[in-house]
Amino acid sequence: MSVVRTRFAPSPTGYLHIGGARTALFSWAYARKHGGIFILRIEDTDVERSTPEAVQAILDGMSWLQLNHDEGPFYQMRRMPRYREVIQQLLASGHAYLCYTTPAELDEMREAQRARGEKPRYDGRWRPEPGKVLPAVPAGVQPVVRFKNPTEGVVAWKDLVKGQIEFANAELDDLIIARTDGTPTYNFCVVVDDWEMKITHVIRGDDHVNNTPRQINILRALGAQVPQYAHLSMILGDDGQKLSKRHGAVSVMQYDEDGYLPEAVLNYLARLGWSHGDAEIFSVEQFCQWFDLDHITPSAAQFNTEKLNWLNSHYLKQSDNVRLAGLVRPRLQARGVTVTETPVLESVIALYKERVATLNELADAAEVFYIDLHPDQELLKAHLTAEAMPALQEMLQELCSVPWEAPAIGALIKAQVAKHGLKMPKLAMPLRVMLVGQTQTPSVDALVSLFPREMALARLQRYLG
RNA sequence: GUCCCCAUCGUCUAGAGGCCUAGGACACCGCCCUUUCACGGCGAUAACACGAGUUCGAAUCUCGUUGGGGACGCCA
Repeated sequence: MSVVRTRFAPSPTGYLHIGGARTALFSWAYARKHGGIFILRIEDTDVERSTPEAVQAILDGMSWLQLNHDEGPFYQMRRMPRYREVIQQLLASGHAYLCYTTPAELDEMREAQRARGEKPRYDGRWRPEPGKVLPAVPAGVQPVVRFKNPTEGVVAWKDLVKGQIEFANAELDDLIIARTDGTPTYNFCVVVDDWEMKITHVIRGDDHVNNTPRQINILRALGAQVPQYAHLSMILGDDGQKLSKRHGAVSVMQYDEDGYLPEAVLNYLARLGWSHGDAEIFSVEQFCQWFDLDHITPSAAQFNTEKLNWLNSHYLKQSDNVRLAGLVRPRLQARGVTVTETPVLESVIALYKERVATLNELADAAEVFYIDLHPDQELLKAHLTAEAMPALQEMLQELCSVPWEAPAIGALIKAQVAKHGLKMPKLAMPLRVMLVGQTQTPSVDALVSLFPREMALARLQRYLG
């Protein structure tokens, strides 16, 4: 058994979207699982639409997810000489031929076919056959090269995800493998590359199912070994619609921006279309050990942000405070918030990471500790009641000398509650509002102790002094 | 239109003929915990698209219907 070699072959015409990321993840994991090689190949033969920015965006996305390749990135544009060589080889062996049909003629042909209710396809007018007289070569027309596809029989393969798939050769027309300017087309480059890069398992989106029989035919014409294919179904948006730019967060880097941890995104993506019994939460290492093609669902999957949120909050809770602080700090800086020595950001995070779903929510929670806070007037009015004022003012005095730690502060608050015959919220709520401008916070003693004493007193004195 | 693919709770899925009066997870609802809101714990509701067959027995196999998706480029 040869070494497993998989590849991820995006075309750099945009960012790495969530579907591409999952394809990359599965290809990568399959190689890891089998101790194989994962190759990154950039399919940039569409000069019009490919951009260096998109290449970078894909690289960035891959590296954020830590989907590291073992070979490449290979750029198809740099392999042009080799493609031309193989095209010549196919021409020489009679597996390909020149076609002088112009784009305008093709349009006309297809339109007529559609009008007749037929499948639009090249009619083979320049295809050489024994005894067939070809049209006269028109002057001034540069030819394309077409692959001479078999006309009879079927092309079949056992798809590792979808099972047996068959296409009648009669359904396939002679596709263009080189344009008038001599540049090779997608289906041809893929074949040459998969062949020469010795790809054993082609794992890709199922929008390529229709290309597969054509590619197999070319592979055969070349005398190349046909790899195994695994076609992954597509990922639908949260609304069940096809993923498109309208859905907003389609770039994986958007998830970074939105405050998701890469391990949460990876875990989520792994479970989208693949399963391992009841396992829901698992590490990348565990995933690589478990991953197989047998448990991939052949049907399309709808993206569910709520489940991603759940996973993200799980990983947030598990994460080290220092790491999280390193991720939250730049987010606060981006908002123009300067994170001071105190309150200690790591401590704020330790308290709040249990309650949020994203890093951005964590930043929201942390922000109020570092800004010049102006609580809402209505909130202040509602909670700084005449009933509570005496107790609050008394408490302010005692806070000047109480040992500065949550249990002592908590005891102090409880004592005041008892002494003044109040209910806990009567004191806790105004404290919350004065300290952070919110009524929903962690336990109030922990909240108070997060601040340096002087800072807490200052925030309280503005309303009690 | 033609070809190809798909079809289990709202969503992601388990399920490879009897283990299924269909399991897990997210979400939703309820209860508990509680110093507010969360977290956490417990519990409930909720699905095999439809119709024929094969079989002692079908969510699982076959065929058909319906519905959805994809492909039909000198794009990838």
